[in-house]
Amino acid sequence: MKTSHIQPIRSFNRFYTGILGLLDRYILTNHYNLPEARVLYELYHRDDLTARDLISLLQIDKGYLSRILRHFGKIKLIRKKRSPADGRAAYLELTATGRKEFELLDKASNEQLKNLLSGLSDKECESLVHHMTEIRTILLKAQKSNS
Amino acid sequence: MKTSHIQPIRSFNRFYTGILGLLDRYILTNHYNLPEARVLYELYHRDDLTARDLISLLQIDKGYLSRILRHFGKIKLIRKKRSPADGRAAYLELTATGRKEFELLDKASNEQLKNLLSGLSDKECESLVHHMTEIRTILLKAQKSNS
DNA sequence: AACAGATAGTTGCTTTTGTCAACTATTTAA
DNA sequence: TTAAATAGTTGACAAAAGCAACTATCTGTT
Repeated sequence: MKTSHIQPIRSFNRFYTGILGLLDRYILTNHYNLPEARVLYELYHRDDLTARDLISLLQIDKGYLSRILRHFGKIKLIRKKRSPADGRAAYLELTATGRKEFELLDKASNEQLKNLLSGLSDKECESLVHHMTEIRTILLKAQKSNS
Repeated sequence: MKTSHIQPIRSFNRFYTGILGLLDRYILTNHYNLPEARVLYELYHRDDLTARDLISLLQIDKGYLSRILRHFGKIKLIRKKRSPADGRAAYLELTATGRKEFELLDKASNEQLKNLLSGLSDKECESLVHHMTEIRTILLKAQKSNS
C-alpha cells in the first residue's frame, strides 16, 4: 500500500458522500429515515432476523432500534415471533403491508438513481458497474485481511 | 442506460455506505461531527469562502451552519472578516489553531484509511484508485447532463 | 433620493435522531 | 440453584437538524 494512494481515495470518498447524499436526500423526505429504510431493506431480503442481527448488521443502538421496531409494529409493517428456542429473542418479519411499503420505497430509489444516470449510455453504465464491482472486490479483500 | 444496471449500482451504494460509515465513525468520536469536519475541510482548502458558499457546498441549513460557525469562532478555530464590498457577508478563514486542528483530524482520517487498506498491495491500491477515478468521471458526466 | 424586494446571516423554537444506563426476562454454565 | 451473560425495553437526556421570523444590508426601480 502506497501512501500516495490515500489522498485520491479520500477525495473519492468525499465525492461519493455527495452522490449518496443526493440519492438518499430525495427518497427519505417522507415516511422513513435512513435507519428505518435500512431496517426495512434487511427484513425484506432476509428471513429469521432478530433485533440482535439488525444491530450488528446496521451498527445501530439497540434502544434506538427497539423504538423503530415498536413503531413498525404499531403501524403493522412488521410482526414479531418469539423464538421457540430462546424466549428472549424474537424473529422479525415484514407483514404484507410491510413488503408493499418497502417495494414502494425501493421503487422510488430506483427511479431516483435512474434519473441520475439518465444521461449515460448503456456502455457507460456497464463500465460504471464494472468499476464498482472491482472496487468492491478489492475492498472486501482489504476488510478480510483486517479482521 | 439499461434498467439492469440499477440493482448492482444500488448494491454498491449500500456497500459503500458501510465503508464510509466505518471510516467516519471512528474519526468523529470526539471533537467534531461530520458537518463540522466538512466545514473545516472546506475552509482549510479554499480561501474567501462565505457562509453562503458553505451552504451551497455542503447543502446544510443556514441556521445550523450559523451555529457551527459561532461555535468555531468561540473556540478560536475561525475568524470572520466582513466583506468590504458587501456588508452583509463575511469571509471565513481558519486561524492557525484552526489549521492545526484540521490537520490533526486529517491525519487521523488518513491513518484510519491506511489501516483499512493495510492488507492491500501497491498494485491493488493503484487499481482501486483507477476504478474510483473512472467512476467519478462517469458520474460527473451524468450529473452534468442532468443539470 | 426613496422605496420594494432580494439576500446574508442570526436567533428562538421545535422536532428528529441518537445515546446511555438502568431494568426485565430469559438463558447458559458452573 | 445460583451467578453471569444475553435479548430486548424503557426513561431520561443530549446532539443534530430544520423552520420561520428577524436584522442588516444591498440592488434595482421609479
